[in-house]
Amino acid sequence: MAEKSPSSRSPDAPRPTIYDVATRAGVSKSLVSLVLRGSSNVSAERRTAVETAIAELGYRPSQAAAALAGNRTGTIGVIIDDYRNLWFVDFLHGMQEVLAERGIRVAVADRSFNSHVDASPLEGFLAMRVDGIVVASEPSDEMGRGIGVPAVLAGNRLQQIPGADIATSDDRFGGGLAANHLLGLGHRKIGHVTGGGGSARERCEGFREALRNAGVVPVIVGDGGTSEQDGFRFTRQLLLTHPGITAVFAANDSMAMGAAAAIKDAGLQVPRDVSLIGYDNSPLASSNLLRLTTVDAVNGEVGRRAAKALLARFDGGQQDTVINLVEPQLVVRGSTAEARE
Amino acid sequence: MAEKSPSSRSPDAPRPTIYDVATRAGVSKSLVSLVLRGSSNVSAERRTAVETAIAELGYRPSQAAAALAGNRTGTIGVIIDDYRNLWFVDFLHGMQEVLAERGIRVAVADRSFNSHVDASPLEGFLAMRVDGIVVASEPSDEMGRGIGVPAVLAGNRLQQIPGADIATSDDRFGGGLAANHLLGLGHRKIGHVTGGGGSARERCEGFREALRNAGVVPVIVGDGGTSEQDGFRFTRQLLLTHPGITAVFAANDSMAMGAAAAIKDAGLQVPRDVSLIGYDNSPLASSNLLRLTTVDAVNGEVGRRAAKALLARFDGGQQDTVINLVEPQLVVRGSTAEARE
DNA sequence: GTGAAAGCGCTAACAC
DNA sequence: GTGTTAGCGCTTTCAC
Repeated sequence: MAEKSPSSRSPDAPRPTIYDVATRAGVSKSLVSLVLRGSSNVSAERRTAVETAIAELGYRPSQAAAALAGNRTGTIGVIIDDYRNLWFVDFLHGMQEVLAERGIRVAVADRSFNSHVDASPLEGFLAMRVDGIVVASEPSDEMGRGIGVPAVLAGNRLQQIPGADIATSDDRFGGGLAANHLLGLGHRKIGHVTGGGGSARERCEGFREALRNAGVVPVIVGDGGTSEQDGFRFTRQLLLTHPGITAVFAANDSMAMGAAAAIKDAGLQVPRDVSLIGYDNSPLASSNLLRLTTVDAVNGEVGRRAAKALLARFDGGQQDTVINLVEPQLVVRGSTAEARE
Repeated sequence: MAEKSPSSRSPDAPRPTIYDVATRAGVSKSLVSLVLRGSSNVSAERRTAVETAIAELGYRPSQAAAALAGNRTGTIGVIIDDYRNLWFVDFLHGMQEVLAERGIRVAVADRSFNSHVDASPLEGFLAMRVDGIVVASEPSDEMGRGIGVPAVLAGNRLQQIPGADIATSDDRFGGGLAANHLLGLGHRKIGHVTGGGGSARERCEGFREALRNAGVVPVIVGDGGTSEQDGFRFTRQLLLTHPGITAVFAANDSMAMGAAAAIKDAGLQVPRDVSLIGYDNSPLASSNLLRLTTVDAVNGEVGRRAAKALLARFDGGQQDTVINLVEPQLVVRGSTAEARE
């Protein structure tokens, strides 16, 4: 009998099941299940027999069947705002780092994701029976009454979700970091281009407060938008109405890029005439074109904390919700300099 | 008896099943199943009864059970290279547009996704029993022998996957577009900063060919990298070794951003001294800082084609693989100008 | 139109 | 240690 390689299995042959593996290995199906789930109560011999059979058959356990029988999917759902907001990338890696030990999968959905099928990403995940949810976006109204499964809210602490833990970078602290950096360079006439979300508000608050302690009142502009275009528009306005400004803090790196354009268009130079500081430490910030001083939210750590909080709920079910605050870090590059005169 | 709102269901009460819905609506479970799947063979009366019961109970069908019983998940998996390569965003939207009519879900995974649990994103999707796969990245070795389910390869046509259709933007044509634009502006001394992947190679080929037809031979640099840093590094080198160059074509907008930095550092101006053209029409290109002339791959349309190809395989199972080529479009902004002298 | 019944491929008690 | 036995919550013939 010819050895059949897994990939040579004819396309419409039924997939091998745990039954087939058991037969081929000469054991029972529950023994196969045990091997699959890494039980220690299996003799080495039989274990290898099973593993060989699995390999020969090209067997892949059905997640659907496992989820149905086991009453858990081993997957947690992450709801993000927009794929273009890249902060979730580091966040996700942080999560995976700690989820690795438990073999838990992650599924990601943005707001418009599968909107043609599910009422919302949350609905989609709940139908999927995820074991937990991470809301890495502004919470939606439907979350107001809580989520039926363990949940943590990430990247935001202005809003709340009943019963959900929180893991976030301390944006308020980060705003202070930016302020103190500019202050330390001697700046006194300072503008801030802010955005709409909870993070932007926190950053703004922290920034204002730190400046206030030094007796400085910044000029603040913005109408909610957080794009490069918004940064451009408002910085231009800022420069027009307050020509004496020597430093600008943008609520994120994209807006800082827009600010850089406005500064350039005004015939000024960064950092000679105007110091510029962003937030996020995105690839934009490290680009050679901007070499932007910025604040790093350390999102990998935020992801680690979020995952740990979720695992704690899986295990223990502690009652009171905990707030994990991660301390951001200033990253100094070439876009800030001492104030002149 | 008090009306129980769905969300007031106590956290560890068992989820309502199709059984509970049937009982409450006074029908059989198969009738509920029919309503769920939108069958027309149900009287309006009973349909409303079922719908009411569903709403009252806060019932959500279990995808796991449906997948197991129905032998299909109604989900297709999309494998991308890296979340930071944003071309997949428009691509995904295009896919969803056509998948909407069929109520099919999409799941996304990047290369490192769940790497702690699955051997590869492909493995993960196969274990999940997706109904189809879209490979929106360079195919990996494991795909060399084909994928067990309907598949389409997107964004690439240099490599192949046995049995998989192809949907991609015509990168070669796009390269020609860039070349002809520069040629039309009178440029003759032209540099090209290229990258490693299949797309970059195609763009390069199309670019070279169009220039050759005009008797122009470009200076080509690059070593595989495609980041802003790579664009910076190689453009600097280009400018050093070939000071007479009046135009640069970068294989993507990120590299073009790096190129812009190098040009600026060399004391030159875009577009006065050097015209610059990118590829992708990313947010970078439309930024006020770059105002970059670029080539739009029209990825939304590529996504639509990919989804259609997959649906065709679901339905018909045509045998020969088809190649869908979408024609890119030139987007002229402020970074290109007539050659001087 | 509607209901009954037989699984889908697993996991988890439990008995051996 | 290993095998047996029930289901998990659906879809889907097939009768009625």
